[in-house]
Amino acid sequence: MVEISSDVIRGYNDTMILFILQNGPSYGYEISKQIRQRSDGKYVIKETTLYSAFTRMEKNGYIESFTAEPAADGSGKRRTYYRITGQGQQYYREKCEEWLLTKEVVEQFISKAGA
Amino acid sequence: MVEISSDVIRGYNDTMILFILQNGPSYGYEISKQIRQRSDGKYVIKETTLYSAFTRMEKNGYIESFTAEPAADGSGKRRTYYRITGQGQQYYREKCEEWLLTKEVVEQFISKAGA
DNA sequence: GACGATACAACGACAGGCAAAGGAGGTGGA
DNA sequence: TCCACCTCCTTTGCCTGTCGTTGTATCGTC
Repeated sequence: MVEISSDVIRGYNDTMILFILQNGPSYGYEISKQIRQRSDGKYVIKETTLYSAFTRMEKNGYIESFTAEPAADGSGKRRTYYRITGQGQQYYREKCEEWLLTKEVVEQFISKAGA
Repeated sequence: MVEISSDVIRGYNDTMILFILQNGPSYGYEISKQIRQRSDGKYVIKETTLYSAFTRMEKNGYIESFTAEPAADGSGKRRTYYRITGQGQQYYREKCEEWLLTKEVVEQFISKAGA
């Protein structure tokens, strides 16, 4: 079973989180589920990684947090939501460009399976 | 100017080095030049990164080193050459598989420029 | 003999990922 | 009612790969 190494993903966790946040504010647990689903179960972000990414990105101004109380009907729990900022959008775009370049470079050194 | 971040490449420097070594033994300076050329100048590996990768990979059994004295005609200098091992081949193959998987995952979170 | 290119190495700092652990509220079933 | 399990978040401290800095030495050539 091939697993995704943390080294590869390193630096792209932030990008994935920002991607999710482009569909509107969300919170830790939900984001983690979305990453799992969107990657077809191939990648499950660790909780500590996720929350330390929040801290880092908020400090860098890429995201903003706000607290949402439980709904009036009592459903749900108190949560910390995150919203992407303009800087976050910018950063995301840069990471996308960077990814394209990186991919190009790395693939010069990869031989396809079966070759 | 988009630059390749060390975070992205992290863990794939080894792979690139092993790729080069598949064409036969080589040494630091030469490998570094080949990486630069093959990536079309887009990626230049840092010397310290390169040599610490050698140490690590030799310890892990992925490469073997040997010293070559200057040629009899006096051309060239004393160098430490590296040769890929069977384990190194195996490791390289695994990294290639891993790369394909990782690429698939990351691209689920990347929006193409211009979109 | 000065200068740039070649060739290697030790050291320490840094950042991101993660294991381990803890804790509290919510939900559903036996 | 009680228990298990899910939701939701946080702290601490370690590990690993990268890289800035610095140092050393040889080679070619002008």
